[in-house]
Amino acid sequence: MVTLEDVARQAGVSLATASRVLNGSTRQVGAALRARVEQAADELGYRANIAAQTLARGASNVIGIVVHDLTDPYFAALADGAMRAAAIQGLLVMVGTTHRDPEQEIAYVATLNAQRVRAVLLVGSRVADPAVTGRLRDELARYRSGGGRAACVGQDLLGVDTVAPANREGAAELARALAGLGHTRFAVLAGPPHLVTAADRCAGFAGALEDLGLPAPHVIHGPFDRDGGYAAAQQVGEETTCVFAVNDVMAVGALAACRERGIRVPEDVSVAGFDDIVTLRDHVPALTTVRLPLKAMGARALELALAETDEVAVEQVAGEVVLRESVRRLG
Amino acid sequence: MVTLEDVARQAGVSLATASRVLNGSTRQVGAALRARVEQAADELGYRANIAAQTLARGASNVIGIVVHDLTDPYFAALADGAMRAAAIQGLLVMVGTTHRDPEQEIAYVATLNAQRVRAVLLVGSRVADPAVTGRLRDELARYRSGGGRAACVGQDLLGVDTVAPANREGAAELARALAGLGHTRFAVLAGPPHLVTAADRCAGFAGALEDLGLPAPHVIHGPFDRDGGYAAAQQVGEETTCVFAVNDVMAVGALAACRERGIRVPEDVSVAGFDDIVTLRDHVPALTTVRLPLKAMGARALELALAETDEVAVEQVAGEVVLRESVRRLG
DNA sequence: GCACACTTGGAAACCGCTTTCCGAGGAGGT
DNA sequence: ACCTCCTCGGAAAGCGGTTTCCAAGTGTGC
Repeated sequence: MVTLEDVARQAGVSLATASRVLNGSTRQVGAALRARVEQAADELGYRANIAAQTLARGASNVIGIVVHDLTDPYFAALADGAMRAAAIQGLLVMVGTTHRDPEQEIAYVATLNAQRVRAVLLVGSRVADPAVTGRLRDELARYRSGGGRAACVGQDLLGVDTVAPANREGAAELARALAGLGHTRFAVLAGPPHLVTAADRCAGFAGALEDLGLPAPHVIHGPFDRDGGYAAAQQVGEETTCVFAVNDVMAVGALAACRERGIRVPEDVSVAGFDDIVTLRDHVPALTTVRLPLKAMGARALELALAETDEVAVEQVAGEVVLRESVRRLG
Repeated sequence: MVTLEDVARQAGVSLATASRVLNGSTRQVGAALRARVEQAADELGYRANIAAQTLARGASNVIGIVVHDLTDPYFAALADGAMRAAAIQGLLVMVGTTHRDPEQEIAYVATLNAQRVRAVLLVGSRVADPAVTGRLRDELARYRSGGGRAACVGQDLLGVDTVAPANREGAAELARALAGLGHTRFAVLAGPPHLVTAADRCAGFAGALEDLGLPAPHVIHGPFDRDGGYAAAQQVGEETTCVFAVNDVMAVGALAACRERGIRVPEDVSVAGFDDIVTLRDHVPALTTVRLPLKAMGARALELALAETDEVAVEQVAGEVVLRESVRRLG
């Protein structure tokens, strides 16, 4: 491995000069020496050792992103948004996937802390377990006390900058829109009770129905993914005219279940999701949902994390109800 | 930031002992001292500085994965496979996205080299430009000469371990299957001519048709993504009975174009893709395609990269034709 | 032509950790 | 009881850079 010292020797200059030429220093180096150093570096194929730089500078140019599952397009979009924003700033990205294990999430924060990454982004729903959340907060506090910056996409439960999708409001808005189409008998494919995102959406939906004086929806719990939606859809009763799956991926599973059982959507039952996943735009029938600007949210989270403010910022992001083929007006 | 020295002082031991206790050393440390060190580390909230460890050890526990686009489920699946395999080995993952810019790919290899990552995975099609490929090879060679390991998912053009999908053969197999259904007038939504994956699939398909004595397909070039498929589909002529899009995402775009123009699939035209993207399994109509075990390929690439052999391994991965609703038997 | 500030190159300390090399103490063999 | 071998703790030399501090060289104002 070629080191800076090799380059300096080859160029006949000191280590300091070589360092100043090759890695942006505030100090100037004369044109002649500069050229010699650059040529030597090029000839030798020098690549700076970032570990050494990080150690010497006391700061790295890496950020960490922790998501639940990269193959879930929801997280892919969020991560992509954040990664593009990072690339613009010349930051490298370390990605960790937890596969929905909160312990993994805590472990990742510790690891990224050890890496002394510049910022950590925690992307995804919090869980309702105060003990787990507390430990995560502790780990984050430790990281931040060492100068680390952090932000979260999800619920404001960690005491860090947060981009918070308006899950309750979005779901409530959706409920009102669906009720406006004449639906009164609802089922909610609610995901796991301990997932705050899922619970908020479910509660927002149910709350709006109550405000409208409509009967409470039939709430069916299950996993937060496609198969969870598929399974939960099996339990939807005959009388239901409209099903709300708390995310698009579950809604797709529900649609598949309907198709297999010969239930037509939207003729026999209306189905709506949440998120407006871009890769689902060609789904048949087109899915009614609540649009969230995922890429922008990811990018915004990175901005917040990197911002030099010391007060904690929490930004609500509104969802927009998008009515498409998968729902119909009743009667 | 609390350092190992702080811990050692607090525990009343030397730096060496503290290091041996906290970071897996081969050497034993007595139970009494070990306990003191662990307690001190815990009290102080010590987190090792990985940059320093990497520098001292001369090896990091990070790997780099370079993909074109994380929001493309093809890459998400490959990356996820590799990341799971990495997690099992206790490796962290740095992900870079090139957005299909080969220069970015080269730049990432340089950066990951600077990071002294343990291995680099290059995921995605090569381009047909020998100059670009040459520069990438050079950069990889430099990295490897410094002890770095590398592997590629795609074509064997880089002189590193490669997991190579059998694009030609898979496409040929698909062509034979479609011809077996009675189709004779084909169009190929071929993607960009310079993308080797796209070109191979197109060539394999056309070659098989020729072998069967069938007329050459109508080849339509365009971008390698959903919108590319959508646009290319507009140029498919009336006489075509079967369209092969060189990847699933393009096929989905083509299906969307058909739907909008009132062309029924498969009644009016059959459509097939390539890859068998899992998240498309609920698409209507279900897509005929060539299945590639993407997650396994990603995991395998990591294994190859990490393997201690010095000979270059190239593994072909066969695709499996899966006939689904989007094609029909003719006549 | 001289004092002065300013620029530029180099020596060396330091970033936080690993690991080699020593030395001391204890166990085991005879 | 003596010698050897082994175990375990500590001092110190790196790992590859950055940056501070000096010193020498350069140009300017009078």
